[in-house]
Amino acid sequence: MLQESSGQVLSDKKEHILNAAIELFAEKGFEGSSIRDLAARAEVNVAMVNYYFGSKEKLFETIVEHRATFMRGKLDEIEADTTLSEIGKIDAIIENYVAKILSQPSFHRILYQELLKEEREALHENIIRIFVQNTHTLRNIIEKGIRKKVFRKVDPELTMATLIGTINQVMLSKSLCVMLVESKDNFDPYTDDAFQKRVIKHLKQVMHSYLLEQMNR
Amino acid sequence: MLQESSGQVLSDKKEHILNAAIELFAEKGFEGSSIRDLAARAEVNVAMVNYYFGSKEKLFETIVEHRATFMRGKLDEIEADTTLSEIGKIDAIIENYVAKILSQPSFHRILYQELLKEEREALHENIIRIFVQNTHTLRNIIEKGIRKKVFRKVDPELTMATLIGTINQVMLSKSLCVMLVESKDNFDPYTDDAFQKRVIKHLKQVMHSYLLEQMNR
Amino acid sequence: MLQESSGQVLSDKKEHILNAAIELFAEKGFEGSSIRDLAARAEVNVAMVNYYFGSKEKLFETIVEHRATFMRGKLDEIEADTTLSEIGKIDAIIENYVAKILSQPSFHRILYQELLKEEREALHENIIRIFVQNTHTLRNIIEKGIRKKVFRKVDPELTMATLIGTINQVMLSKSLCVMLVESKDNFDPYTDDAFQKRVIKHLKQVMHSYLLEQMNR
Amino acid sequence: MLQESSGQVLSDKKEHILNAAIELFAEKGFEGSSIRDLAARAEVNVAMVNYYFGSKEKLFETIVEHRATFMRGKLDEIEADTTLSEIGKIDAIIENYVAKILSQPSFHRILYQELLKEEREALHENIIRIFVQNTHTLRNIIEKGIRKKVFRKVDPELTMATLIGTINQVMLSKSLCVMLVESKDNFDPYTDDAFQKRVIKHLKQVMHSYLLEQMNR
DNA sequence: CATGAATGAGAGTTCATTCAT
DNA sequence: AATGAATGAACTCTCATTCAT
Repeated sequence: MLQESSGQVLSDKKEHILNAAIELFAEKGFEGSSIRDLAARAEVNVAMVNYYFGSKEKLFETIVEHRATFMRGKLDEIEADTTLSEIGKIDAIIENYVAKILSQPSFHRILYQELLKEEREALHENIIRIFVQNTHTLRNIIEKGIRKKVFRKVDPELTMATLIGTINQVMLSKSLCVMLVESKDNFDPYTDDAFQKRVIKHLKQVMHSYLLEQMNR
Repeated sequence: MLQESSGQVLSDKKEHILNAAIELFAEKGFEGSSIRDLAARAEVNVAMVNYYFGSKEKLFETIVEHRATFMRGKLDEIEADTTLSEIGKIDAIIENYVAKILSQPSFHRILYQELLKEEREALHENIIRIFVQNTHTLRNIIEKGIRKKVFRKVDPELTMATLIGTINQVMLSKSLCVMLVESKDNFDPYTDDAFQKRVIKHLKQVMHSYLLEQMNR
Repeated sequence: MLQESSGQVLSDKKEHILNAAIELFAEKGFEGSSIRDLAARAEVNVAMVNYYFGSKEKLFETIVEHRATFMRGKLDEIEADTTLSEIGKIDAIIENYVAKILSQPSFHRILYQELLKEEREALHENIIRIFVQNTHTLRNIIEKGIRKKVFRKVDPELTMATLIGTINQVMLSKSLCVMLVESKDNFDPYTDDAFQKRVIKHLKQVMHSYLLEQMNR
Repeated sequence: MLQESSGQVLSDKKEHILNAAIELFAEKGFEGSSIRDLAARAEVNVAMVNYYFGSKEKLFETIVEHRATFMRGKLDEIEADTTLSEIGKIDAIIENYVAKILSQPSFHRILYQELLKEEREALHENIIRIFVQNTHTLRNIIEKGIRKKVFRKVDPELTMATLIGTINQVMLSKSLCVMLVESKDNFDPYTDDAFQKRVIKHLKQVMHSYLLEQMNR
């Protein structure tokens, strides 16, 4: 889940290369993708990547930085929204997370491939920082719910892990997803509205039943 | 082949290279690891990998085939165990899954890196097949619980996603995990007993509250 | 063309690029210098070099042609000067050579780098032609001195080699020169008047003692 | 002037590449020579250079280190030789220097191309250090001669410059050399015995007339 | 059985140059 | 007249793999 880095506008060609790179890296991984592959896919000269981004590595950083203000603004907004109850905030987060991640499956896949490795420390830590911040926001909400006695005394960090982890599991592999939900072959779950609603519904049910005291249900 | 290979015994040296490769691939990814890196780490000759495994790619397949029994036998056993209630089976699955995955963090990481890509189709599908089979087993248990009216009418596939996804999220990055649970720097959550129990407890709570009708709690 | 070009006036911008190029080529060599380096140093557009000079190679030729008048006129003038004795002409040549070369250390360095290679045949031969002509002039002077019996029967070509070679040796490397004359670090021998006089004095002494019969001293 | 780095024996193939590289670098300069050129000339695979030397730069360093113990041992030996007079030591140095340099014209050319640039600081300083040491030895000899009043009060550093500079001037360009001594085209001065003797004779005469007090001649 | 030497292919990157504006 | 964008060619270097021993 990301926010577009507001304001900054990239040239059409740069943006075009960036999008091609996101797709390619998602499919083959960063090391598995060659600049020549990328140039061919984006239909540009091999020298363009270095011309625009300086290096393959910097292209990668640009991708992450350009897209990865991971939910930050939205999360803060939800947390600060006084019209929402605690469980309402959880619901809002679920809706936003699911929508955001499903809308950028390739970028999401890149991010998680990176997280699974232990290379490129600087980038790695940048991504982690975003996760940690998001987790803290969620924890605040949950702890407030606990103090208000509308939530049970749950494990905030692992609750976050359950929430994101469920979505990630669905995003792992399109073909896995397709097989699991037993739909027809050319079905694309990530762009399917019904599937998105199904995931949201499931997550809300899980969270409601887990978080809420009996009386509140 | 993915489900069964525990019978085959590899020579010590092969096993040694295999273990070094698992670590290396987990850290740097398959394409990010060079055979020279691997040879250096395993302290063997660079020609050994091709000598023993034929190629780098085949080494990778060997890793998956050799280790990816992945719960299969245990799951069937749990499903067939008539002394366990449905929720008892879910608990058993959680305990086994968590223990299994936490005991092989590197191998687990390799598997998920591979799933996130869309390369090496044959291998990809092998891994998916295991996941699908496991999901089917879990679905059987859940659907039986639903028929028996001890479980609510939940979404079996996404319930599986929640279960595995929660663990995966914890496994994503050791440093992320360390930061989330706010432990000291040299703490290794994957080998820590208390942490394993914490994950198991959380998952059980989530599953209990989600699956069980009110009366059953 | 190597002997004469002082009449031609280059535009300010061309001259500016030329000067930057001389410095850069002296520091890094022709192949070691990139047009982007040059453009950055001269603070002009990368396309300017090709725009003004046609190519990097032609820029190099322009440098040589534009600066390599190299003593020609002065040498002829000295040779023709009837007011000077033979040894007086040698002295005049030494004074002019030393002053000329020390005033253009970068250009000088470029010229010798080029001479040391066996590439760019045309340019190479142009440079050689100048040297040969200069040597012939010197030989004329020396042979006249020998005929007049004021000079010993010396080797004219190698005498020229000694004269120019001594100066070159000093010009080889500024840091070498600084270390040899054991001066302080920020001392620039090439612009130092005392150093120039020291070189001139040494060369005159060497030439006097070598050329002159005992009686003439 | 160099001494073979005694003791260390390189493999035939390494030595073969090294020799090809010396020739090539001498002709085209370091940056002007490509690894493909070198591989073609040495008739080896392009990967061999990196296999044996690590990199093109390290190959260059190896060349210098392997050959460039610039006269050191011989100079010390000559300085310490009590059977030689001061002027006898100068003569011995001239003979050795000329022979040594003329025997390795390509390597010599590489060394001076490097000195003329201001790049590769470490290597540059290494070469300079050798020059400085040699100069110091020569200075010791000259100063001893001055103290003994067999030499005039000359400028030791510049005397060294004259000695080496004369040889260098001859080594600058084979074609220049050929034209200067007006020999036929296919004449190779560097391997010609008569030419070597001519250079030695000239240098001895120059040094004798410059260094020696009148009475000593 | 095991390995150091060797290699062709392809990697990322830089280059001098061109061209539309 | 002057330039930023773009490019094909060539660069150094690393790769997985092979092979003679």
